[in-house]
Amino acid sequence: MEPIDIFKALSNETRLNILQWLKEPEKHFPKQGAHLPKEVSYKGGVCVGDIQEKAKASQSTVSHYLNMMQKAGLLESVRHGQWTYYRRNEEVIRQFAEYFKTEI
Amino acid sequence: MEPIDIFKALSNETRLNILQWLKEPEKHFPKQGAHLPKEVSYKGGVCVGDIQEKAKASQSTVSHYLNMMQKAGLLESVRHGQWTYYRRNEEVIRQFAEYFKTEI
DNA sequence: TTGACATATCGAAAAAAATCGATATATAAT
DNA sequence: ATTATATATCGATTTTTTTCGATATGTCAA
Repeated sequence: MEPIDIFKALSNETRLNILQWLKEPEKHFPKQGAHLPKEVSYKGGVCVGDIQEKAKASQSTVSHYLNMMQKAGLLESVRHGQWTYYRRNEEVIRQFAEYFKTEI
Repeated sequence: MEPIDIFKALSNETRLNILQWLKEPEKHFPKQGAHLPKEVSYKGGVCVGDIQEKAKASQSTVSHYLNMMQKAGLLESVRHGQWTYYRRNEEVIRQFAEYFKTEI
């Protein structure tokens, strides 16, 4: 866990939004999951296209964002067919919150 | 409290270090306070020159850093004669930790 | 195997941040 | 008043980040 990478990842409004949206995917991506059975969809995260639509940035930008957040440890991804589902890595997020509280 | 500004301020190693140093000023700035009575020195924070020396960056850069961190709410400053003492704003830091834990 | 779609990667341009030396401002000491 | 010291601000350059369109890769369906 590299705190600096996490701070960097979250010092952008869109990326911060994405992380918050993924906290309650059913709420923020209601029409998602046309493609796959439900048990995969939400547990497995939200696909790039749905996130892109909500983020209102280009496909490449959003893909880049998600990759950056994953490298920072905030997200993890599962590939299912042609879709990549991103979801929060709650363990890292919890760790970081703890780090901030105790070390910062 | 603007979370994004706080994330930005801390997405730099030197600035993150400064915030941590100021958590235990006596430990990290042992020879400080040649100029002023002790009751002012530590309670009031650490002066820019001492921080600069430890940060190993130019005077203008460090001044800029401190200003940025203050605008983000992480630090507060007290002027005493020709010196400006910076110290942590524990209230904002605590608030931010709480924000992260509950909202992120 | 071809065509359609989802996502990732590449390369470049634009925007923002980092960083410094020089200078200004404020205070203190002589 | 002059000089010295601490910090802030300015202006410019370099570096990093943002952001996109174009293209590549991988997968599915016909």
